[in-house]
Amino acid sequence: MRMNQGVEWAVHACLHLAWVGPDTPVTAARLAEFNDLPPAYLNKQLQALARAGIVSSTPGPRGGFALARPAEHITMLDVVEAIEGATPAFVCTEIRQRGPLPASKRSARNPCEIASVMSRAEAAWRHELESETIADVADDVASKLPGVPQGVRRWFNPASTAVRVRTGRADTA
Amino acid sequence: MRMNQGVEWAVHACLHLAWVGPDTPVTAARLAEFNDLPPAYLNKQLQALARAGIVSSTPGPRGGFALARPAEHITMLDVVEAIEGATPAFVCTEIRQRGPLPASKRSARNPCEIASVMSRAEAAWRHELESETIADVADDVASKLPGVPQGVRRWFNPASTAVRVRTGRADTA
DNA sequence: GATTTCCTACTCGGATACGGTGTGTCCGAGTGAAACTGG
DNA sequence: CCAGTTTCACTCGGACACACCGTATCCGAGTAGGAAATC
Repeated sequence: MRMNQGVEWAVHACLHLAWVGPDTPVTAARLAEFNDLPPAYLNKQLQALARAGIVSSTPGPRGGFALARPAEHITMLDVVEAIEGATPAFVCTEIRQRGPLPASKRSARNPCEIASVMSRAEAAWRHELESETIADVADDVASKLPGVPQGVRRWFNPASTAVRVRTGRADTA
Repeated sequence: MRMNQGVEWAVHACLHLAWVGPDTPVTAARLAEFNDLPPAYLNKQLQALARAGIVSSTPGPRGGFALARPAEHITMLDVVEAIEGATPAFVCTEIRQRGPLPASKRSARNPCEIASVMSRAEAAWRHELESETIADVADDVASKLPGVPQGVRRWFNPASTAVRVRTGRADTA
């Protein structure tokens, strides 16, 4: 019942990509460097995000990853399911239908009560994750630590920093 | 992010023990037979329940397991945590404090927003499991399939069935 | 016949193997940009 | 100077090992009950 390490990395990566913006792809290696993570393994997680349609990947030089849609439309649940898979944590194997006193076919039409409880609990969990988007998290961070978004943007895009920031064109927006 | 198989078995076992009653211990082998499960492995799960104080174990002949307290005071969360452990699924490794642009010490005083969201989701999950007791589940089953509790009781305690039921003393209560 | 002792069978409990999944790494296919060449 | 071509470095993508935890099993410690021996 432990969540994959990759989920944490993936969410952080999404946050960074949200701040960098959709127009400048960021390589997996650079994302990994920012958090001191194994590059190849983070790349694996990013591939999962790409398969899920959360990020878009562009190969070749000047390639990398970028958010495939606005951060407001990416929920935490989307990211978690992209990495973990959508299979529920509790799987009912219907052991009540086995053994010397099995539940009758008619009884088995009703869902197993235990599975129902577990399903309700997971639904509550999913609901909570679904109600929070990457944009929400990004805003929360920005409100508490206003310097972070610009700092991240600058680090990931030094060229644009040199140009845009000195000309005061975009970053202050 | 998959829950242990043993959780399902443990909950079923608790249900059976609740129906059998606290006075007649049931062996792990017999509980396993009822659902066609590997006896030794179910025994392991029951040991975990015993360590958590959910069931009481008595060794020796005529020994076995029984609920240590009324089913109304055993929540689903108790059983899940007894098997799975109480460590949360998501563990924040604070990668934001690593890398070339680490979060400052002052920033780190605020909890990581990602961890907060995950924590809220797990709290909702736990709350849902905490609000449902073994007695609740047992009642739900009994209301939909009234014959089940007595059937289970009889199968696990044929001696008392021969005596008590024929004399009509306890089982109809 | 009652009591004490011993023994045996039975139960849980923890220590011990095995397999699957998460973790981590590597190299190849594809691509875009830059450099070079010829007009 | 400009257009076309070639080369090349760079990126993702999937295939390949390693390790840890869940799964499954076994045997030993402890106990209660009964049988046997004794008074």
